[in-house]
Amino acid sequence: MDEQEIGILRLGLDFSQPLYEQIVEQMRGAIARGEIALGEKIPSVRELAHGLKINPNTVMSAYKELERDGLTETRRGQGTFITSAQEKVDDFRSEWAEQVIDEFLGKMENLGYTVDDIQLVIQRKKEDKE
Amino acid sequence: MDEQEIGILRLGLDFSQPLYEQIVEQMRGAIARGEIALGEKIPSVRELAHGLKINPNTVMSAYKELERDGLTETRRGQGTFITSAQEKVDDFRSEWAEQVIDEFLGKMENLGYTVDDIQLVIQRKKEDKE
Amino acid sequence: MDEQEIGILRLGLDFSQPLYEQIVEQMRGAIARGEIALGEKIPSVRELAHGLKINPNTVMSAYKELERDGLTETRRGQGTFITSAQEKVDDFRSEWAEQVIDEFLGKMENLGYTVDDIQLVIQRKKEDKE
Amino acid sequence: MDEQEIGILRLGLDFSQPLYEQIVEQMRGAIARGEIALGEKIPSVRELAHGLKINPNTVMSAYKELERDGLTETRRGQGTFITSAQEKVDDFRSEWAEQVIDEFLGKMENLGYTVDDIQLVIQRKKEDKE
DNA sequence: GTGGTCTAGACCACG
DNA sequence: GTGGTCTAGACCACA
Repeated sequence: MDEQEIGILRLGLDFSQPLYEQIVEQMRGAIARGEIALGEKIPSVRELAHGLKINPNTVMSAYKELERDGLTETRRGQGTFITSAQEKVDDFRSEWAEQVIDEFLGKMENLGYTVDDIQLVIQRKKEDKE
Repeated sequence: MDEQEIGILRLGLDFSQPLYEQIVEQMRGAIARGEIALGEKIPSVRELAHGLKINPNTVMSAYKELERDGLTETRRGQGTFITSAQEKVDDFRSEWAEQVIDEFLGKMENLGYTVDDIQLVIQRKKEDKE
Repeated sequence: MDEQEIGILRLGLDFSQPLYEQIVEQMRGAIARGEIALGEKIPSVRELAHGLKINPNTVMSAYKELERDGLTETRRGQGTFITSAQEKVDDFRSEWAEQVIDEFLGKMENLGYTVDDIQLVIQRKKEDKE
Repeated sequence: MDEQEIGILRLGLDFSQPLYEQIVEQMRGAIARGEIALGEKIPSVRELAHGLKINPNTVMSAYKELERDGLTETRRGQGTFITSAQEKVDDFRSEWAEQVIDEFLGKMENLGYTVDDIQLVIQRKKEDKE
């Protein structure tokens, strides 16, 4: 997991998942956590590709998906920017979380865990970390 | 309805996940929840493939993964059986849950949710259901 | 505008617009007009690419967009199929038309045409054809 | 609000269309609707670029297209002027409208709408506005 | 400089 | 066989 700093981002990629998806997820995270300010420019396709040592087309795929998500806006000849609408970011964050949670609960229930079991396990996880 | 069913398995119209994985997950769930008794024989590859109207190769992949998990045993000339060691089932269940939970927590933290946030959201989900 | 027949489709491409967009539009049209039945398989990426003498990646782009639109469903290892939900097709058709109409009315009003003017011109167009 | 305005031109935050085209369309509209008098001088490239806070090259492209349309004339040492031939404006307006209408009808027919359908939808749009 | 489209050709996972 | 990801490298439109 070679980590690279590109602009304000610190990205690391592995090979167990499509590269472009990893970029998308890490960007989504950085935006949702507010590490990139609204309206801010993100690295150009070429810049990021060079920094991560991957093909520009791969970065393009990632950037297009972010735009479809409504998280970025691309301005021809200028670059790619985070949306300036806080609302879009918030909507995306909660929808995305909802989806992740439902998938998780489904898998756990499939294994026979009740919601109470789940709460307990998470609680234990939390205490382990401390 | 295009849904196919055989024994405890039910395949619907979900193509977002590989078919063989869907079979694996349903089997894993049924075993973990004790719906299939230890030592019980499961359908042959050909039987299941025919029953679900899918390619035998697909069933084959699923059965191989279950065997790798240590949940089934193949007895030459007799067929495939659920392991008769309760211990193996329990180990698998907790390891698998651990993995699911870690993946979940990772995704949620990526979106900027703390463990407390997560506990809250799950609690609310639970109350919604009731 | 070399027209090629591929499966049930008759597609023709020019170079004044991105190739993948032309494929998307022609497919959308064929689906909206009901020329391809719901649930039907469309040509494989390679088949269509070969038929149109273009690169498979270009066809892939088009097919991905159709899937994002909810008009197709892709089944790994099997192919790409028109959605079997009539509702999705209808929704897409009316949303798409709405968008086309708004864009049109905007342009015409920009040129100083009133809605009545527009109705008249279209009427005349219609009579010309007959 | 990031909106920039100069004279009759107003540039908003629309990046779905090239900037230079937006300028061209607004100019065309203003001329066709008679909001700019025939023979009138329009701002110099530099003035407009500065007023709209955009790159002079962008304005340049727009002005070139207007001249190709026959709507403006460049007089050496004096600047750019709207054509003083009413005829040219009228010709342009009807040709342009023709083109817009044909494109629109093509798209709608692609979606399976008949001319009558289209008339109806536009009628409904009109009534909605009132 | 920016994003966007396209090709040629490789390799992978799935059924 | 199917779709999907990735690379290398070309060329275009826009600012």
